[in-house]
Amino acid sequence: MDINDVVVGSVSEMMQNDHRNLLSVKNKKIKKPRFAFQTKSQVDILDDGYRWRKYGQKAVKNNNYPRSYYRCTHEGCNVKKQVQRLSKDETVVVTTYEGMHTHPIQKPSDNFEQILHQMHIFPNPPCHLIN
DNA sequence: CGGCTTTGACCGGCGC
DNA sequence: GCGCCGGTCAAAGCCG
Repeated sequence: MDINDVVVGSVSEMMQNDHRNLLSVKNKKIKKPRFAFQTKSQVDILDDGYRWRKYGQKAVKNNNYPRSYYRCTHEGCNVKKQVQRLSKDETVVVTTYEGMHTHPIQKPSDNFEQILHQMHIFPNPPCHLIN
């Protein structure tokens, strides 16, 4: 993994597409936990320690690059993520996580968790980012 | 040989 | 009601 820099970017663009996430719990603002961040990396295969299986890829409007849809392959773990590239800056990859992992990381040899701690990103996503 | 990627089809929601 | 659009399915093929 060749991550030069990891930044918490503006996620407003990603958060507009939230309709299916509301789960329509009347008057409640409960949503599926969802968190997006940007990574400056040449490769879009960001291995964060979990095992992902790709289940789809679609083109993004106003963007020349496709978006990839992944699912956690752990049994009973329904965590999804999608990876998208910015058309402006092809070195920036936006990763959006949906749901939380309820199992330990399967893969050894990763320092990504350390990066997450540096960013103050924990399994419990900040609520103000998913509004 | 098994797990995963690929890729077009399919599906449901929404706007016109 | 129809067609577009975004997201998901699944069969086939790839690669270790």
